[in-house]
Amino acid sequence: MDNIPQYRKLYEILRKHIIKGVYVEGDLLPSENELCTVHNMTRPTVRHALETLVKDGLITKKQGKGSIVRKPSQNIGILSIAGTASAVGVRYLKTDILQKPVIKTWPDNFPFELSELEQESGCIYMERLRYVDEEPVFYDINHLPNIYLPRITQRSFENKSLFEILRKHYQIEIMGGEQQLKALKPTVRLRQLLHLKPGQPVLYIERKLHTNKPDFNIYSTIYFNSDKHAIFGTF
Amino acid sequence: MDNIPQYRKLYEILRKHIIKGVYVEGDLLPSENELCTVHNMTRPTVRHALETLVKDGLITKKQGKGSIVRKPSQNIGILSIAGTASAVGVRYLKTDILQKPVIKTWPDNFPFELSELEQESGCIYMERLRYVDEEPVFYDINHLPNIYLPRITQRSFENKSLFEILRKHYQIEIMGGEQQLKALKPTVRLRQLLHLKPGQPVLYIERKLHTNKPDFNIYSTIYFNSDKHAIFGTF
DNA sequence: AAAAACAACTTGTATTTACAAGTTAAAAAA
DNA sequence: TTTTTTAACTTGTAAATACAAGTTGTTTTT
Repeated sequence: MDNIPQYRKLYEILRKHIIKGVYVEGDLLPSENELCTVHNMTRPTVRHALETLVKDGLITKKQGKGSIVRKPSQNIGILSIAGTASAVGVRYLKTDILQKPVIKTWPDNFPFELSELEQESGCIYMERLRYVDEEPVFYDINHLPNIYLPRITQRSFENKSLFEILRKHYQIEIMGGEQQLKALKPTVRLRQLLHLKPGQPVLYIERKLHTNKPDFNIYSTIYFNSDKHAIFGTF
Repeated sequence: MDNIPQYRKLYEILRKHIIKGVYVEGDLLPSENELCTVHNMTRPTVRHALETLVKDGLITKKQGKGSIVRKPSQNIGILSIAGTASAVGVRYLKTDILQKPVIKTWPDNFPFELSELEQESGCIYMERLRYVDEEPVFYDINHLPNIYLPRITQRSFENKSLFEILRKHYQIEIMGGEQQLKALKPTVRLRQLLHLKPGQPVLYIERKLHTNKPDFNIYSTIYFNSDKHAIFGTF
């Protein structure tokens, strides 16, 4: 029917249930065999879905016991694959678009290597400022190759997740990525944007996100105010 | 024979080969079917091993192509599971023990919840300063529960990986973990220890590492000089 | 010579089956 | 009543098999 593998469907279902609170911290998910019968799949398939949830840090597994739902992170889990907005959980997250998507040439000294296709397609550039509980927390600069994305510069991004727009309108899924983290002394502009206190440093993240489309990677530079929040990750 | 699962053995073999340079960046690993015949396992087992290598960021896979060995990170991959020393790769890494392992009570305001067994066992405390290319880069504070570890306070840790000692002498394996990251303004002591330039912030990492022994977690607080290096991670 | 088709690889997904090992609660024995 | 044993769960590891789908180089056709 669909093109989406079965294990991925089950993953999406369970993920939604956990985030929406159908299960709460400490709850056991239905056993693997139950999930098999309910969703009409075999155990390896179910286990594949559960492994993905473990990788996301949404559950832990214990032999003999079951799959235990973890407490939603108090922090901001942008180390996980899901991307920024969806990983924050229930906390209120507002987004300001500082620079609407525009088509540019790739900057000189771009910190990542680009494929030929990416290089010759030019890039789409945008800047966002994201708030948690009305306080600015993320400032991010995004570069994406100008392929597969008709009319994206006309779209409204206000308070919408970039990743959700890519998925819904362009069938682009994030499959993984790599990143570097540093602590930096902020520039004057960053201090203003993120409402940084005097002397407060900024957490700098440089990410490359791989997608299901070959030669389509998302490059993000993130400046993070770690005064009240932290970056969280499991491994 | 052993207690170690087959997929883990293959993982260790391939991991060693990649780190030692048997394969270099861009090389293809033997195909899954080849690995099957060579190591006398079935494909699901081989694939399990390869998945673990992907999770570590040592290889990427491409359908129709094969398993591609990634370039050893120029940075310091302590986001990966392998622990600090083994993830740095070939770069020279020296370790100073600032505080030899001693038995203490758990500190008040310990940032993690402890199980009863951990709580009542007391903790082993140690501090290290680690150098890359003769420059101090990590300062880390470690707390481990005082179980399974006979005579550990008598051991020499100079230039040895804590994780290797735990594995070789106590059969303790790191199975995963969680962590938080922040950018902090360093204290005077940190500035001295890490040779921080004026105004240079420090990357702060708080980690809980799960092991194969129940109720045995390693708690580390790391201060990282991100002036010349960065923390690297895949997901 | 260039383009299209094909064959021989590769990894991705999925089923079925089996047993090992850890957990828990009920049943049996002391 | 307390302790021990057992049975019925749970997840972990592993084999054998099948087909789908992406990649690559060769062969065939145009």
